[in-house]
Amino acid sequence: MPKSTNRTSGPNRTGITQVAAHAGVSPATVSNVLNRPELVAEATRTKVQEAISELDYVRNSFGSSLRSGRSTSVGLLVLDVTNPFFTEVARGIEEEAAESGLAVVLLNSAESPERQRRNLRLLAEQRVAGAVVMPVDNDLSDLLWLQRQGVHWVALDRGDVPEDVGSSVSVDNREGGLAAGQHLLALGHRRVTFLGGAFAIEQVRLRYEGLRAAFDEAGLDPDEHVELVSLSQLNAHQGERAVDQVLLDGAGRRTRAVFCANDQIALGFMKGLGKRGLRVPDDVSVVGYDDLSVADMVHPGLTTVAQPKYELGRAAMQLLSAQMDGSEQSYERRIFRPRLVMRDSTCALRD
Amino acid sequence: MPKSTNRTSGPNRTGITQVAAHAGVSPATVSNVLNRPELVAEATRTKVQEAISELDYVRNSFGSSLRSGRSTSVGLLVLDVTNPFFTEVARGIEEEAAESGLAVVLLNSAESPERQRRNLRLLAEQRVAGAVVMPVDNDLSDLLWLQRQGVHWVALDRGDVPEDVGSSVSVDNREGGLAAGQHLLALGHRRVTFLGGAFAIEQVRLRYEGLRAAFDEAGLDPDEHVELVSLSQLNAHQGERAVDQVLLDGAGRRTRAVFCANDQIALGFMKGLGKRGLRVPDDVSVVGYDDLSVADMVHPGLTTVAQPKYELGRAAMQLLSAQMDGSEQSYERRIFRPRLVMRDSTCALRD
DNA sequence: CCGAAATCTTGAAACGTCTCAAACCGTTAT
DNA sequence: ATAACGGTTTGAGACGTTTCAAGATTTCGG
Repeated sequence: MPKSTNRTSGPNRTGITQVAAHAGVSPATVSNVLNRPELVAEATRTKVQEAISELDYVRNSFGSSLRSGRSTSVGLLVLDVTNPFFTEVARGIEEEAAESGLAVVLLNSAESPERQRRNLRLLAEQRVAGAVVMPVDNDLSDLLWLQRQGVHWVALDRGDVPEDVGSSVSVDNREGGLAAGQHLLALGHRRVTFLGGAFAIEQVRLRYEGLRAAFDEAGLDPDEHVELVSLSQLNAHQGERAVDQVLLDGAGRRTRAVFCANDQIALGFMKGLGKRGLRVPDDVSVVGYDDLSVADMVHPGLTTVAQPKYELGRAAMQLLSAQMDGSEQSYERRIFRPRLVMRDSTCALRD
Repeated sequence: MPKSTNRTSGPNRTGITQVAAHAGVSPATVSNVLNRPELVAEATRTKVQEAISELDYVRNSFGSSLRSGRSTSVGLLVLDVTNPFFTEVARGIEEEAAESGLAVVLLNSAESPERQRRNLRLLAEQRVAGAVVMPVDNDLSDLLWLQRQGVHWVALDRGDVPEDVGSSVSVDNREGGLAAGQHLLALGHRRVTFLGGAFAIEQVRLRYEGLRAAFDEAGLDPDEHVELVSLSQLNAHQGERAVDQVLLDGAGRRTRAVFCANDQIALGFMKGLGKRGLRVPDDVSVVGYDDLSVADMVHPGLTTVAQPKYELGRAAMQLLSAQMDGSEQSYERRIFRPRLVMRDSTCALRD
């Protein structure tokens, strides 16, 4: 026995028809007032609008979308809702979407290909107008399927989507690594350890390559001056655990500069150093990656490579909108430049 | 001239009807296979299922929801997509929703009542089955409007929703403050500063009250032993700026213990101490609130009051489901208990 | 004051699915 | 042989909106 407040199930919930009756016009006119008010005479328009607010009418998007074929929501498929990097991106997307009156359907693939697949299917069922997705891997077949279903998409944080297949928005990870390397070189460091070599992740590999490139450009052989320490997972805990392994390089020399694959590792590493009584940056310089908001909350402030996260989200949504509006498909690959943010976790090498 | 890949606009996109034709049955049967397979004879069922996969059919949720009156998505209205507290909650909600095959529509009210209002309206238009909302203020009228529109909701992080009006899920902030206070008292501290008195925010006021209650219970007059420092905003920057103001209490004595309204303030405060060469916990003990993941990444590890964020999200979604399924409206108020996590930012008072 | 043009309104047909009562069919009980 | 029955299938509306051709009304030049 449903309570009377639940109007969903009521037999004649107020719809366009009720409004029309109340205003003494036809349903078509009400629809026009809602969608193309300029077609309706001033007098009728206000009459209808009054009826709308009197009856507290709310458009039913199901009927609307079904008939018009236009959806009013877009999907956002992230790898990990919890990751601060993504949330900042999400803010950009949400904001841009809100401006177009679009609702964002949030789905989490939790790094799992099956979940990604299931979620993309859900988006297809929901007939979203488009989707911003951070793919779990290089396999684009699911995305192509989505495309065949008539759903536009933009890949986020993956620079390797062929430009004739789809749009993508990303940040140049190699350049980020380069910037970090150059910074440390400028401070006089000649040996740097890269902490976080999980090269299954494209982004991380590129950061490492950028670091090496910096040494190359400076006329120093990377194989000799860049040490690599691998981590099973890219989190703070692993970063902390690695301290002893990192502190002496292959030749038994004391490590004075570390470039971490992300900020979380860097924080963990700094914590480990702190526990051992070592000081940052005096004993060891540390550079992170991402510029999470906490990078600026800790002491010492973490020098790190910032990604324009918010902009990334906005851009993705803009590309998506363009694709949704335009009758002509035109894909675009937008690559942002990272930016080194200097704080207090790095200093000139002196002994 | 739309490209042929866009099947949305095609005149006869594959629907239930095409599948039916292909399988040599009626549309009604296909619908049954999809929704009540047990009604359909084995042979027919497989025949239909083959047709479905051959044609790569995907259900159109607009048609489905329009006819059945059932929606397959729920709304999630947060105060700030960026806040790590909310993202953890979001994960709980997303996960619970995914298990029921529901999609989560994410909206951000960015602490603005107007945006909350606009977003609730959007949810009503989308005819979501229900919504989890973190209200921006005490004004429930928008939520009541939503209810009248037939959308169920659960309030999150607000314990003050009357139980005959709607369900709510929250954490007992007073108890959290109490726990923090008891912890500091047990360590021998007799004077504590509460940093972050923005009492417009209910949650913060309760934490402060809890702290005072701890002193009261210990037979110490709160007015005399608890100092209050107000902040214009509850972020790290304000926390750092407040250091000098906090360091000496009203009577010119050195402050030895600080309880911060949230972890971000605590981190900023610790940073400020670090810059002045003061050590945590030796010079000042610091307690935070929230147990953000970074609390365990910094050095020293931050002692803080943890909220069961993930559980909070799950519980909210469960209550919502119950409300959506049950024909009988029954509201519930679920209050979780916070938990003090002891790390290394607090220690016994010694001089 | 006429007719045509411009402006406004509307009837009726979709959109894709679900639902329900009715139809169908092969069995079994009478 | 007939009736009744359980198990399957289906025809024919809805659901609430948009759309578009066509109808109704007003405006305006001549």
